[in-house]
Amino acid sequence: MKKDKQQMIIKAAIRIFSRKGYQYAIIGEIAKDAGVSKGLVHFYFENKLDLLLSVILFLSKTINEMIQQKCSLSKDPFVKLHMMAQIFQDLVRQNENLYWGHILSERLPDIEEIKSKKLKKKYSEILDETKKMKGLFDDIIHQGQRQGLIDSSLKPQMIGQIIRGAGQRLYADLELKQKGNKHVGYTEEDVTSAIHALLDKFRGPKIRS
Amino acid sequence: MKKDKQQMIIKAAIRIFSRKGYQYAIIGEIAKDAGVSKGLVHFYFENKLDLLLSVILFLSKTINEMIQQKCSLSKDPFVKLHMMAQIFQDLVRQNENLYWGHILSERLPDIEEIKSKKLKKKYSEILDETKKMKGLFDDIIHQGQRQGLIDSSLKPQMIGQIIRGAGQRLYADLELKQKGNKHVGYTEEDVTSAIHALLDKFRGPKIRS
Amino acid sequence: MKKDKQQMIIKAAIRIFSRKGYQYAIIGEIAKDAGVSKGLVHFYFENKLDLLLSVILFLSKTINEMIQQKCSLSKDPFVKLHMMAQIFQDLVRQNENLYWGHILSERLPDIEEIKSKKLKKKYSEILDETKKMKGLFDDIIHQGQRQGLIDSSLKPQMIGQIIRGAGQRLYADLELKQKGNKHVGYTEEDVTSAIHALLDKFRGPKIRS
Amino acid sequence: MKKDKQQMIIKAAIRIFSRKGYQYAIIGEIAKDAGVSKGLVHFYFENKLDLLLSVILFLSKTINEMIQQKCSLSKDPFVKLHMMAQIFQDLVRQNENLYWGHILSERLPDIEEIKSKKLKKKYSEILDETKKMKGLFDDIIHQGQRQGLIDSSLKPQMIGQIIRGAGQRLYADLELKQKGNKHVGYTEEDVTSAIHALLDKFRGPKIRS
DNA sequence: GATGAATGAGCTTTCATTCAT
DNA sequence: AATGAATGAAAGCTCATTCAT
Repeated sequence: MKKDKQQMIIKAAIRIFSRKGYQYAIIGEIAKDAGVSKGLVHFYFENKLDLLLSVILFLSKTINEMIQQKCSLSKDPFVKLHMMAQIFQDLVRQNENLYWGHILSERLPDIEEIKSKKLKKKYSEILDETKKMKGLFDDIIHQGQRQGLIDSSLKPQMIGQIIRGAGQRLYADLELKQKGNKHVGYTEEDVTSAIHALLDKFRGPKIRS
Repeated sequence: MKKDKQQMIIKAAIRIFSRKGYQYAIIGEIAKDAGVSKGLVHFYFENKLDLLLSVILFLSKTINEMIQQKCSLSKDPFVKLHMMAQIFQDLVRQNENLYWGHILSERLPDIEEIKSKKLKKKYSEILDETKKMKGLFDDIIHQGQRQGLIDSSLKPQMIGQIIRGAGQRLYADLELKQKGNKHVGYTEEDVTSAIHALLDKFRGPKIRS
Repeated sequence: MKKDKQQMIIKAAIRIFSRKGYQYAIIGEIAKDAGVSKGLVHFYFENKLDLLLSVILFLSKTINEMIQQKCSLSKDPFVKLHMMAQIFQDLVRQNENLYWGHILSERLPDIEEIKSKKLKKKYSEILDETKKMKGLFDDIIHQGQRQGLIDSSLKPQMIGQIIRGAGQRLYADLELKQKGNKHVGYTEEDVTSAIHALLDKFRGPKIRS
Repeated sequence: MKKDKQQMIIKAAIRIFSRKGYQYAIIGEIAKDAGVSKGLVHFYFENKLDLLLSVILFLSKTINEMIQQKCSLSKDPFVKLHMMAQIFQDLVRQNENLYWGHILSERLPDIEEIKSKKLKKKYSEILDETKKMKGLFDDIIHQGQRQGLIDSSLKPQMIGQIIRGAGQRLYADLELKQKGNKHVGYTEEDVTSAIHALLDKFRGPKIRS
């Protein structure tokens, strides 16, 4: 119950940051959205940057946990990759169909510019989670490559970047559509099948029976 | 001669917007970088948003012109796609190795919120250029699909999004590397070959002789 | 036992007020220093000003009591003045070598601006104690002047001000030295002898045998 | 003409800082008092602390310049000391009878806590001026001691502290009186003669003919 | 055209104070 | 009596924008 409001602030921040971007987000609006006072936001978070870092850390951890859980269920790297795509979709749905992916790519200040110890620590935790997430991808891909199931002509991290980059772009524009942009000529189903089709492009020479 | 300083401001804005993002960019810094006064920026541009729109329009037009020029040189859709990839790389090099791609994906306000007629016009010109760019991609892909040279299982615009999304991600992280981020484990050459490899994934059943 | 925590808050407030000044002192820090919660401070004291007034009243009363005790031991006005100088030194030593003199010269709001009856009363008690302290000085000096032992060319209150002002300055800079300021070129012993020398300057024409 | 407003802000800050103390002073009020906007204060001064440091530096320099000018007019150390006392009185009168002495004894943060280079420099300039002021006093006293005109039983800096401390106290309480405090039982003339009497206490064995 | 001093709306942040427990 | 989460007024500060020169 005690951590309740802190979580509510994080959730509200995810909503507002997603919608407007960090810089345009106003603390007062986040507070109102969370149903608490401006002051309480600063009671739980040193400053606006702390709130952003906390949100990013929360999202990164959530994603990594989900990936680890889901991916332990299968040994086929392709099943795993497909599951990961599923996870991102689920998260979008969980967060009121907002694409929170933008938040993860908000520009952060250089770590040297951060004075507070607490924030420095949070910052490096984020870097750890990011590395971990890339590692989870790379491991799956690398393993698949060794088994001959995934195309070995590209470094694992390149394949990971391609998949994540494509996914990010597809979801981001899908959100534009929901906002009323008429020039996005595809649906959520199109995205799903496009991602799955993309994954299949990277199948290696050996085909699982 | 008269338009000289206006162009210098645009160029400076590209640099600063690329480096810090629109929201963090400060007019005074752009002015200093351009070697002019803050006042002059507002003499040429109604406000900060006008400057952003002008930059986006400039970049979009430049890219589209380059695409049209280069792509008329060949009839093979794959040669065209590879040329387009080359164009992006050239533009990055031209702009002091800054990845200006971020600027094109800055969040813009809804067009209804814009009051000024001039800005409204500029805004819709941008939409036109964006549509045009997507169209140039889609046409090439669509044409390739009809010729059986490109995979027909995905809508042209999906393939376009995938390619552009992957490219964006690859370049963006490459820039991080130049800023000193040690966790980016690939080089400019890796990006080039990854993009070309990705393009080849979309080859259709029929192989050009 | 009941008044225990209240006293601990007062003591903590003396420490923090001395170190940082009233305006910079933060209730939370005083509470922490006293080992109680922020809420308890407001349980015992109406507000921050009440705390300051309580501290000032406590210090004034303590000083006046000490002066009255010590000064009844001798009849020689010079012995009394020297004893008073000793009292200030002792109080500095008692309070962890912090010069609490600053607290007594904190700016207070005009009494008309104070609404609370309780605070108004406390305020006037302080004025009483201040008047009393000045009176104790003045009486000693005045008495000495009548006996021809102290220089009569200055009003008693002027002499008192000079002595207190000099003492305050000497102690204040001594504290700066303890904080690391290298430009304070004298020691605690120098202060003691300077004050005693100053007192002797005010000897009158008649010398006690 | 250009530096006009900056000076007006400094003057206004002296007024407000004198009256309320630094912490209670509100930038907006200083701006209004100076007849400019809040923003202009921050245009000329990095932040509130910069404004305080600038005010202190201005006052210190002004005082030192006046001391140097006046004191070159005579060779008698007593004449010099009396002139210095006169300077302080003049300054009080020049500044609308406000005793700005409080400003010089505002608590400043430790220099290590100041990040900005510009402020660090200003800070050390202040320390220089302070040292210089003490030096001007000490030199006069020391010279007088060597000539046998001033009491040699105390270190020069102790005598300086006593004189300055006494003067500060006398003026500070005089200001209280102007504010309506009835318990200050002396006048401006009393202060003048008290200071001059104090100075005479420190005459040495040799009397100038 | 060009400058930069000047403005002020709007934001973040602080912290005394309150109050449910 | 005691706690500390919660509040919100009040302040500092930023920076796009204006305007006299």
